[in-house]
This record gives sequence, structure tokens and C-alpha cells, in this order.
Amino acid sequence: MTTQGKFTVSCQNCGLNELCIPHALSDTEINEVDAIVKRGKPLHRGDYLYSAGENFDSLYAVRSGSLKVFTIDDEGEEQVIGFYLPGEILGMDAIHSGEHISSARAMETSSVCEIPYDQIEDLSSNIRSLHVHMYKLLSREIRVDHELQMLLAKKTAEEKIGAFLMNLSMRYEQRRLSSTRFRLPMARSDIGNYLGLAVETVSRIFTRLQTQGVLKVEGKEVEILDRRALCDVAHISERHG
Amino acid sequence: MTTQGKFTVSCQNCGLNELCIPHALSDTEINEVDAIVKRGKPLHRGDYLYSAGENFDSLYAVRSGSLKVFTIDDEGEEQVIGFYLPGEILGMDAIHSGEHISSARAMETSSVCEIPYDQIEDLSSNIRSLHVHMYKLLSREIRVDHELQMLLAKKTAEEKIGAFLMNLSMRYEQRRLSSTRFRLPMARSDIGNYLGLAVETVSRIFTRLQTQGVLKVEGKEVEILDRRALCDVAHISERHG
DNA sequence: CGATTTGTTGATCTTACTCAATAATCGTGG
DNA sequence: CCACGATTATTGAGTAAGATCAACAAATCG
Repeated sequence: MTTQGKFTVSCQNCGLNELCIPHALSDTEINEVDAIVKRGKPLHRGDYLYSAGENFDSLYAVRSGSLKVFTIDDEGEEQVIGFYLPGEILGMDAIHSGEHISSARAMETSSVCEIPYDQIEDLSSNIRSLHVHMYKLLSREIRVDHELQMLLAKKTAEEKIGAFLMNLSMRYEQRRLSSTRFRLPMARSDIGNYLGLAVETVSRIFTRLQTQGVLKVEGKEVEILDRRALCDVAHISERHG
Repeated sequence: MTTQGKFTVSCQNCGLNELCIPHALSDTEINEVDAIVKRGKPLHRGDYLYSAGENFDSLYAVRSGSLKVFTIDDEGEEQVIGFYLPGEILGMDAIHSGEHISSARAMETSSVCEIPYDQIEDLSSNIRSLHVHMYKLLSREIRVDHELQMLLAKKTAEEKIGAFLMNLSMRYEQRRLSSTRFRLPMARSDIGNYLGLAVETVSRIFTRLQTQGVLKVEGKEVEILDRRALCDVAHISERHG
């Protein structure tokens, strides 16, 4: 196991960057964190990373690909809770009960790093900056969820889709990927489910935004042609990331 | 400053119970936590506990009354994010940035305990069980938010209101208050805002559920007459807490 | 390459929103 | 304590947005 240099290389787009780098751990501390991470768990489209009801052992950082997190409601219907992109961390909702309440599936070929939770607890007892950072990580998830709540409480379907696309755009931008051209890893039905809209409505709004020259949509490929207009549709201000 | 006995008395219905008791801290440790808590910050209806943009210094545990947390969106519209009842903890979304992104206002005469965050950080460096417990507390907020997302993605207004009422009912039950008769501390407009419904719709659904004999509604007083039926309306299974 | 899943488009119907009027409740000061 | 205005809640009528149903097109996969 090695130093910060190799660490950043080995997990460049991975949530571990967030877990470690921003808090300026010492090389020794980086190594300690590095040592507990299991690299490169590969997943194929449709594979479960974990399922509701299973014991919670680890957090996962997405390295590549993307996953959806969902629960099954009392009618047996899937309810999508969120989509996770490279660099984002899954599983934090399970810490409280020690049991997964949601399931996570890969939406495409993906790879994740596994971070055993008991070892995070141990390590963060000793490294103060790590447990302070863990608080921030958890807090950010809460914040992200609150932003999503605002999105879901939005009135029209157009607003929801607009805000959803802007949200994805900003997340890709943070990951140093194009914020104007990207691939939607999820099915239309997942988007609809997530936003509380019928699939047909999602499809129609995409078509409409394309007709208006706001977007270019080709299957799962999306290009934001007029960012300003998309913000207007979403009723959000241009600078929001 | 005293021992667990006094502690539980001084803050019986307060979030500090959650902060301390469940993890079986030693008396000495309880005292340490006890010492950093500022008791009884009183609030009148409409008072702000904190506002978006302010520096984040403390978490707050509701002792009595109730508060709403909300943001102002880019059109200047209030967007309600959540309602906080006695025993619940506010402010966790601000840890990440060190700045409040939402505002909190008392919906009625309320009192809260203030828990300075830097002292939590200090203390949880030394008391392992405290930082483990903080993870759980933050994780639970994430989980609660995910449950809310599911509620908001529900299709019909009736489902949303039904699930909302069941959610309140269960929260009151956890606080050893009646789960079938309680007072809605928030205005109809807040409920509508929170659930993404027009005020009129909220009102109509209440009336309809009353006509169907599911509820008895008298202004802000609500009685759940048929819990089973309300679960059906909400499309949730009877045991869900 | 055919079968199956996923996405688009159209027509119709339902739900919840909007606008408007009225009723009840709350808070304040006489 | 009651009267006042102001806010909050209810109810009704008309409308618009999105759901549903249904057919078809495109993409994906073995």
C-alpha cells in the first residue's frame, strides 16, 4: 500500500477522493484508509450491489458506471430513490439500523469500491479529521436529499424534468465530465418512477423540449442546447451548483 | 451537573434522549454531553431558529412545540422541507457546508435545546460510542428523507395525505403521544406546500376522508377513526413503524 | 435475425389546479 | 370579554395537466 500519489491514481473518479483528499490527511493516514478499501467490485447491468433486508457491512463508492437505489413498496412496486454516479457513495441510509432498507442495482456495467463500515468506525476513532469528514459526508447526503425533495414537490412535469436534467448536468460537471452532453444511464421508466410521472409524460416532455430547441435527445444521449432556457423551465437560477 | 437520572428528567421528550441514552454512555460521559447542551431556548410562533445563509454553529433538539424547515426557491416561494416534532433534531443538513441552507421557524410556542456542533466534534473524538451514535443519527435522517421521497413520488393526492397522516401518527406514537388523536401544528398551506398539492386539494381530501369515516377533522385537531382504512388510502401496510 | 423490452405518439378521461366566494379561526386592541 | 380585521380553511365551478389505454417504432439481446 502506498501514498497519496498512488491513491489518487488508483481511485481517481471514485468517492474515495471525497472520503480522503479534501481533508488533507497525512500520508500515513491516507495509507490507513487506503488499506481498508476493497477495490474494484465489478457489476454487470442488473446486478444487485445489495438488497433490502440484507445486513449492512459496507459503504460503497462508485468508481465507474452508475447504480440505482430503490425500495419495493407494499404493493410490490419498485420505487426509485436515487441514481448514483461515479464518485458518489451509497449505503449511508443503512448505518442506523444495520440493515439495508433499500436495494442497489447497476444500471450498466459498473465498478465500485467497498469500504467496510466497522473499519471506518475504528479508523475514525483514531483519526479525528476522518470522523469530522464522515459527518460532512453524511450531512451532504441529507442536503442532497432535501434538494431532491424540493424537486419532487415542484408542480409541473416540465419543471421536474428540467430540474432533474440540470441536477445531472451539475453532477457530471463536478466529476469533470461534460455538463452539456451526457448519456442518461437510466431507463425512461426509472426517470418517471423517480419523479412521480408516467413514462409517457417523460417521453413527451423530452420531445417538447427538443422541439423548443432546449435539448437534443437521441435515445439515452442528451445534449443541453440552451442551458438558460432549461433553467427557466426548471425554475432555477442559472448558477446553482 | 448531574447523572443520567436528572438528565432524563430535564430533557424527557427531547432529542437528547436519542443523542445519549440509547448508547448506554457511562454516567461520566452523560455528564460530559450534558455539560455542552444549552437548555430551553424558547420560541414563539413565527420565530426563526435559524435562517438560510447564517453560519452553522449548533444542532437543535426540539423539546416542545414544533418547527418547520424550509427554503426559499429562486422565485421567492417558500418550499417546506420538513416538520420537526419534540425529540427530533434539526440542522444536520448544514454540517457539510458550515452554513445553513434552509431556515427553521416555530409553528407554535416551542422550546429547543442547543448543542454546539464544535463541542460535539470534540466530545465525539474522545467518546467512541458518541461518534458511532452520531453516524446513526445522521444516517437515520437520510433514511427518513428517503421515506419522504417515496411519499412525495406517490401518485394521488389521497395517497400523499394518507401517508403523511400515518407518518405523523407513527411519530407521535414513538413520542408516547396518542397515535390516533393529535393536533396538526402546521397550516393547510404548509401541508400542501410540503406534499406538492394545492391548499384546496388538501382541504377537500380531509373532507372526503371525513365523509368516508376514516378521519374526524376539526380544524387542526385530527382523529384517526379507521387506521386500517387510512393505511389502505396511503397504500402502506398496517405495520410500518 | 427474430423476440422482447424500451420508447414514442395519439386519443380520451380523470385528477387536481385555478379562480372565486364564503365561512371559520386567530390575534389584537378597545 | 367581545368586536374587529386579517389570516386561514372550506366549498363550488370550470379548466388544464397529466394518467391511462392503445398502437406503433426503435433499440437491445440472446
